[in-house]
Order: sequence, then structure tokens, then C-alpha cells
Amino acid sequence: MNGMTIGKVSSRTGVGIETIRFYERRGLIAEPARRPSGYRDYPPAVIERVRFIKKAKELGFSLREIAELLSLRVDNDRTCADVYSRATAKIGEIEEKMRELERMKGALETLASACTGAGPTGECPFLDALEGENGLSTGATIPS
Amino acid sequence: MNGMTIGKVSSRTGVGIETIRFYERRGLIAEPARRPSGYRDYPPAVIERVRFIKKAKELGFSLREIAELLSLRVDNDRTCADVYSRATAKIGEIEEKMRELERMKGALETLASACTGAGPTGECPFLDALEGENGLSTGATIPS
DNA sequence: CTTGACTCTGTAGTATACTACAGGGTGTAG
DNA sequence: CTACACCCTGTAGTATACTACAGAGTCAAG
Repeated sequence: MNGMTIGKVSSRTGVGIETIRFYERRGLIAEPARRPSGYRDYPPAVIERVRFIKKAKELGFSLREIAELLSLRVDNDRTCADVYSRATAKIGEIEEKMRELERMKGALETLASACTGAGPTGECPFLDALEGENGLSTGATIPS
Repeated sequence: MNGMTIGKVSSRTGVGIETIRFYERRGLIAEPARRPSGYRDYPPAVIERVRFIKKAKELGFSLREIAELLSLRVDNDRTCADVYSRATAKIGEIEEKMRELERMKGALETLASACTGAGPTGECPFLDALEGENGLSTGATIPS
């Protein structure tokens, strides 16, 4: 009763074989069991994990941040208080991302509703909707 | 009555000088006027543009996608119908990102509410909340 | 028992997005 | 008039995240 080969994981998730092995090297996916041949033998749960990584990436999380998100679940050494504070911090980041997306969406909707007819594009309040002093939590890098 | 030097733009936006010049090379920022010395002389509007780029990046848009977003406003050759379809497409992408963030947030909240006391971390339904067949619009790359 | 699809390790190359000089000129405060 | 912060171009280096081989072994169908 074997699990999946890496090719199966790849086709089920839409993530390339080389990329899956890369995620393993980076510690995002646990090293799977091996068959006598040396082939990786994955449990079904790996599918959700790979899909999670894929989606989190599309949402602007780096692999380092995704590892953090995943570590909330994996490490049994952590206290609940620790998990709680990390989780709420991530929730804050996510809420900030959502607010920015909301603003961007609003700006695009204004743009779209102003341009339903024919003719050239006029001045649209596109950048204006995204003002504000600060970025998100990325940690701005200003060379010394 | 001069505008800003690049250093001023950098300090007002939190984006490095080299990065601003890089954005110019990539066409994300228009080539500014020059002073007799050759110094770049930026109009105030560049501040919003740089901040927009910064935020859009933090939301998971690539520089190529940001250029697309910006081109909706800039190109006067485009018809309104064209702008409309591009804008609504981007709105769709943004809504998908927001839905995914909502799911991720829900998973984190479940995790956080289950772990407010002391003790070790149990099994939490973290990955489960992010299942689903498909990713976003990134265009999955599966090697041949 | 061969053929073709699949897997292995290891290394090297690519795309994106910066980031850091080198070697030079500019601008202004004291 | 000099010292120091700032700007210029151009090129090269770095971090991240893949992506592509090379050279070899594995497995299932016919």
C-alpha cells in the first residue's frame, strides 16, 4: 500500500517536480519515506501542503514567511501562547493586505465605471486611491 | 522652482535611490526632467507612483503586472472599452486574492482561538482551510 | 528482455528584483 | 575654496525562487 510518487504529487498540484524537491530542500515539505528503489513515497496529506505553499506564494508571502506559517502547526515544542501571538501577528498582516487590495479594487472600479463608453482614456484617479505614508510590514530597505 | 532630487523621493517613500533608478529603467517611472547638472528633477506626483509600486509589490503583484496596472491610466491611445476590460480583469484577480486571504485568515483565527491557554500545540485545521483544485491566475509552470 | 516513461543526485543556469560599488561630477555651508 | 553630502553612469554582485540538464538507476507494458 504505497503512497504517491513525486510525479503524481506534481500532476495533482500543478507544481513542478523540481520545485517540489526544491521545497523539500528548503524545509517546506518534510522528507518523505523512500521505497526500496530510492523513490520518494508521499502520503496524501502532502497535496494540501503543496497547494497551501502555492496559494500563499500567490498572495505575496515569501517562502520564508510560508515556512513561518507552517511552523505554527508543526512544532509541538511551542507553547500555545507563542502560537497565539504569531498567529495574531500574521492575521494583522493579512488584514493589512486585504485593506490595500480593497483600496486598489476601489480605484480600479472607479476607473472602470468612468470608462464604459468609447473614446480615449481621460485622467483617472487611480494612483490617488493608494496614497498613505507607510507600506506594509515588509521592512523597507533604505540603503545607508 | 525646482522639483525633488532622487534622494528626496527616496526618503519620502522609503524606497532606495538605486531602486528608483531601477524602476525608471524598467519603465515603471517616467524619465524625469534634468537639471543643468544632470540631476533628476522629479515632480511631486512621483511620490504617489513610487508608493503605489511599493504597495502593489507587497500585495504579490510582479513589476510586470504593476506596469500593466499603471498602463491603464497612462496610455491615452487606449479605448475606454479596452481599459474597462483590463480593469475588470484585474478586479477579478484582486477579488480572488482577497478570497484566499479570507480563507487563510479564517484558518489562522481557528488556530488562534484553539490555542489561548498554555500547553503544547495540538493538531490544528490549518492546511485544511486552504484546499481546492486550482491556484490563482499566475499560470502554473509544469515542466514538460 | 527491451523500450520508454519515470525517478534519483548533483550541479549549473535563468528570471526577477534589487543592491553595491567604482570612478567621476555637483552644490553648499563654513 | 575646501570639505562633505549628494548626484551621475555603468557594471557587477546578491537573494529568492525556480528550472534545466547530465548521467545513472527503476518499473511496467508488450
